[in-house]
Amino acid sequence: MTPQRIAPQALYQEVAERLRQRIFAHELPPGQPIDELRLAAEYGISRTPLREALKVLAAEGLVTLVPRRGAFVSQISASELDAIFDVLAVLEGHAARRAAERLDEEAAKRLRRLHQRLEETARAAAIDAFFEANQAFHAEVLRLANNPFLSSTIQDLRQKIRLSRHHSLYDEGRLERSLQEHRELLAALLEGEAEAAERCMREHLRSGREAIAHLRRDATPTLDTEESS
Amino acid sequence: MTPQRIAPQALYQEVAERLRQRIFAHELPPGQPIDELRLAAEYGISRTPLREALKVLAAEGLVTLVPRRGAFVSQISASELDAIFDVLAVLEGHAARRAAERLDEEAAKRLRRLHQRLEETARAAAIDAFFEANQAFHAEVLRLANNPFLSSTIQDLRQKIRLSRHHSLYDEGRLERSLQEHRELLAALLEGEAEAAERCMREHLRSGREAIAHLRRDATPTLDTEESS
DNA sequence: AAATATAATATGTAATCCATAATTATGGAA
DNA sequence: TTCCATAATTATGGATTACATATTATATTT
Repeated sequence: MTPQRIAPQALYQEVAERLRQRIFAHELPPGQPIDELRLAAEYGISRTPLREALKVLAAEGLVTLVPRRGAFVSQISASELDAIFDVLAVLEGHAARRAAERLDEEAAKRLRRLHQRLEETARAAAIDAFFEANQAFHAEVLRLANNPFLSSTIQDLRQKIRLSRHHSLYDEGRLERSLQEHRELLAALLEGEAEAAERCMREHLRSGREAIAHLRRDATPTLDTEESS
Repeated sequence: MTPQRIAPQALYQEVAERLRQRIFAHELPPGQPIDELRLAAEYGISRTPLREALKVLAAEGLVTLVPRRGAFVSQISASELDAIFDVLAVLEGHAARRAAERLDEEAAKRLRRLHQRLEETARAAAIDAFFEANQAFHAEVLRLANNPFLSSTIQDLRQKIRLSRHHSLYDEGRLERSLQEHRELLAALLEGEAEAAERCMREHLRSGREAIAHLRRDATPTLDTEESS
């Protein structure tokens, strides 16, 4: 009956991963309603694990659960993006400050190596690799800040904009701009200039927000979920 | 069979509320393991709604879910408190800054009225009422900051320390100290001095953190969840 | 007495069932 | 013919039950 799945992870997690991929591939576009019965039938499972999966994705911000109306692929409005980036800039800025305060030799070495990856992937115009390297660098800054609650809060917010953020590096010139900002940030961190590091990080975030805005102007005229009422 | 519960809200929500009360009343003390079968039997329900309730409480930070080991009433260590307050100070400070920037006549009036409650309840030494009034004032600042993500992020973090925070106002002199800090904060807000408002709010949070620390020295010698390994 | 194996217990997961709200279709009246 | 009301259908939300698996406790053997 069930050929694969010998020592399976939880079914709902498997389903969540499949849906995640379909959402990121825009096979399920933002705003798309998700028909539980149809999907469950398609996957040959009952509704329970599917609903569990949807709850997980809702917690990640990928889908939105509307009571009695069902699940929809999340859609983020421009104003919501602004609001999230406003908070993220403050938090990541704070992380950079703390990181600069706590920097030691080991950490400096790690940051230099991670930054090196950025330089290399940027020179090769390897966008996906640059994206990865960028993630790693920011993760190291968070690690340095040494505050698990700061980290998890930032992670939660990042997750919400992940869908929007993913393609912004393909924007003309964004990669070079990001690299330059990283150079300045790295310099401030290595010098232990907490104030400057915070400022650089905030600016970096602001710049990232604008890259997305720029993208959207080209792509889609209006994206807002219904906010009128 | 089921006497009350005519048009009930979700059973798991009802259960979550009951557990919440028992936790806040310390009837279920921090660290206490939660026996699903026993509790389900006690409430006369199946495990499913109980487990749903536990998931909700886990998201709120009131209980901790350990895989394959079960649920425990959350216990927050001193260092975790520090970490949370560090983030909260940054976020609430930012909220105060934005609030000061966006202040108008209506808002000023509301803030004055809310602060008036603080003055009155403090004079009457009505600690619970002061606690309520304090919550309302901070909520208004958040409302003014006009960023739903900032609000919800702060709410999430507050929830985690709610258990610790609740009794700190009973500490000798804490109420007066808090009131004085609020006076300065209000002044900064009403003058639209964003910088000062942020500074006051951060200081207010730092002070709140210390009040808890002070309490703990009296009450419990060591509270840390196992962090050694 | 210690270690390993086995039994008992509790948790994690999923399928089925039932209740309720929302949507759609149908019929009647203006 | 069109609009509104009501009924029927459909989909979602919630909960009991059942089953698989990991952990813990106990007993037996070395």
